Amino acid sequence: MTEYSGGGDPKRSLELLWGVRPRPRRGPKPRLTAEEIVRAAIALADAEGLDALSMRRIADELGVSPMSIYTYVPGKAELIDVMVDRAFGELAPLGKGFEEGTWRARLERIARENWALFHRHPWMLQITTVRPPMGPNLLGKYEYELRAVDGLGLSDVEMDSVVALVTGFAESSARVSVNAAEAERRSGMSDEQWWESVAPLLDTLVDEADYPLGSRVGAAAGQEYSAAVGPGHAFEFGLARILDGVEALISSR
Amino acid sequence: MTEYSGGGDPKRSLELLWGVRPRPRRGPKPRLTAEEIVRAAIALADAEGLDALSMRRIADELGVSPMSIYTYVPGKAELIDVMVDRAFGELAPLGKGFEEGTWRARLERIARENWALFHRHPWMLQITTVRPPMGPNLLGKYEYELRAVDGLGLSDVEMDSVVALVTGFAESSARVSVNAAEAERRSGMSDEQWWESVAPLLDTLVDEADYPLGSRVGAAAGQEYSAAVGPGHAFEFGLARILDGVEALISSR
DNA sequence: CAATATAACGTACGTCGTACAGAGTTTCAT
DNA sequence: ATGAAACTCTGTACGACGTACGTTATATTG
Repeated sequence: MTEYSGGGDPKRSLELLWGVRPRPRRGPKPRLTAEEIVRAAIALADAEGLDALSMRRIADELGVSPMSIYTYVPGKAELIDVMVDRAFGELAPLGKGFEEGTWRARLERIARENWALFHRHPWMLQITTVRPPMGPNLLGKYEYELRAVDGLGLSDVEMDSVVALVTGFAESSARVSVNAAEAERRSGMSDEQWWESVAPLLDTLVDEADYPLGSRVGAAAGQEYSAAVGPGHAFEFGLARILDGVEALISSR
Repeated sequence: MTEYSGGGDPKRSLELLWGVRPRPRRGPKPRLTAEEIVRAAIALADAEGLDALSMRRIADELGVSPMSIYTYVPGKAELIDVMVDRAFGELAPLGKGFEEGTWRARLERIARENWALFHRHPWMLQITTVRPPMGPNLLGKYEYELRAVDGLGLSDVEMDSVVALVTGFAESSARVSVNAAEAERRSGMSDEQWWESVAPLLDTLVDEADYPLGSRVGAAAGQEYSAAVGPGHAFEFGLARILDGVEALISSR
């Protein structure tokens, strides 16, 4: 399942994100709040994944009927918008400022914080944020990250590009790592076990001589990755390369 | 919807991938072949996305009943494995070799070919390939891409890491680009129109002074991206940075 | 011609988001 | 005090999904 943030009614989403719903003056006391629903939804998605996140499950969790949820939230799309903003909010509060350290240390920290966030909330990787939910937390995160590259002689567009490159890389390598863990959970097999179950059959189908480089390099890489380093290696390697590339850009200014 | 390659029975998948099913000697003439089903499925996914890819729709397209598909293919998971391998096959045949050009030109070409592939088959971005379908085409693609970094003094593990970095980057920036186009299709609004619909309401909720950098840089970036460059800019910018970083690695050898 | 293997199909189950209608509860205006 | 209005909550219903299962029709083999 891939969801789209910004998939719902933009007006309703923004009202929800900024909490501007006028307090109802009549009718029965509400049993819930939108915030409770968001918390329950995030907890459920953390624990069981986005596929398990259904309006019925959320309602179950909160002890109400499925349709009651729609009293507080226009629909699933708008709910997801708020979930995304709240979850990204775990990043911005850290950023009181960057008084010390080099730009490189700051960008590295941002990359690691984003990487860790996606591991805490793997469901976020299944949500496309090309039309990001414009909530307080997402705006705060962007502001925080831009401060890491302010005053280095980069143009505004370059500042945005560098931040997008680093956070985008953190996201995409977290995706690999999270998907590996999820594949392990689903299949009940570690990567090693999976490979051992595939290799014998593959051997009968393929002549290694047809793929000389792939056989050699694949074996070496498999050895390395199964040695507990795993997907974290790709993150470290890529981050070092990218920051070297950014360094080349900055010193050309 | 996110699908997992390798989600089905590995043995059945491998048999399908390498086409080793023994020809049936009795019974009615098959009306279809597995290959026809894969072709129809890819065409459907290209045209309408992975969400529209259902066994019922494929059957409709081929003029048979839904359950007939299961005569040729064990299930949807195994079918997707074969779709992925076939689609990646569009890359490898190009690679007769890399007689000329620098390593940088070769890696750049690989990145552009991958980027273009994901635009031809956007549904591939919704399929996780941590347990890749070990078909002839995927093996061929890996072999081809490794040749681009062979003989540069890199270790086997480094060769794998560089190829993974470049192709992973192509995938993740293609994802942004494809998702942007998809969001446009779904909402019937261009990014510009969407922003114009959100901005006025957002202005009433947010004080720009709280986000000085974000406001300034966001405006500059928005200007730049709406100027027809769009998500292609992020790809070009990131690729240049990454190749600069790889250059630093290679010249340190 | 019978036995056997294969193809194709119809039905059924439990899942999803949510439209809609109705019943119960609280507050406000009079 | 009373009726209207506003609001909360619930039950039912629809058409989509993958596919297990059992049945019928068809082709090949002995």
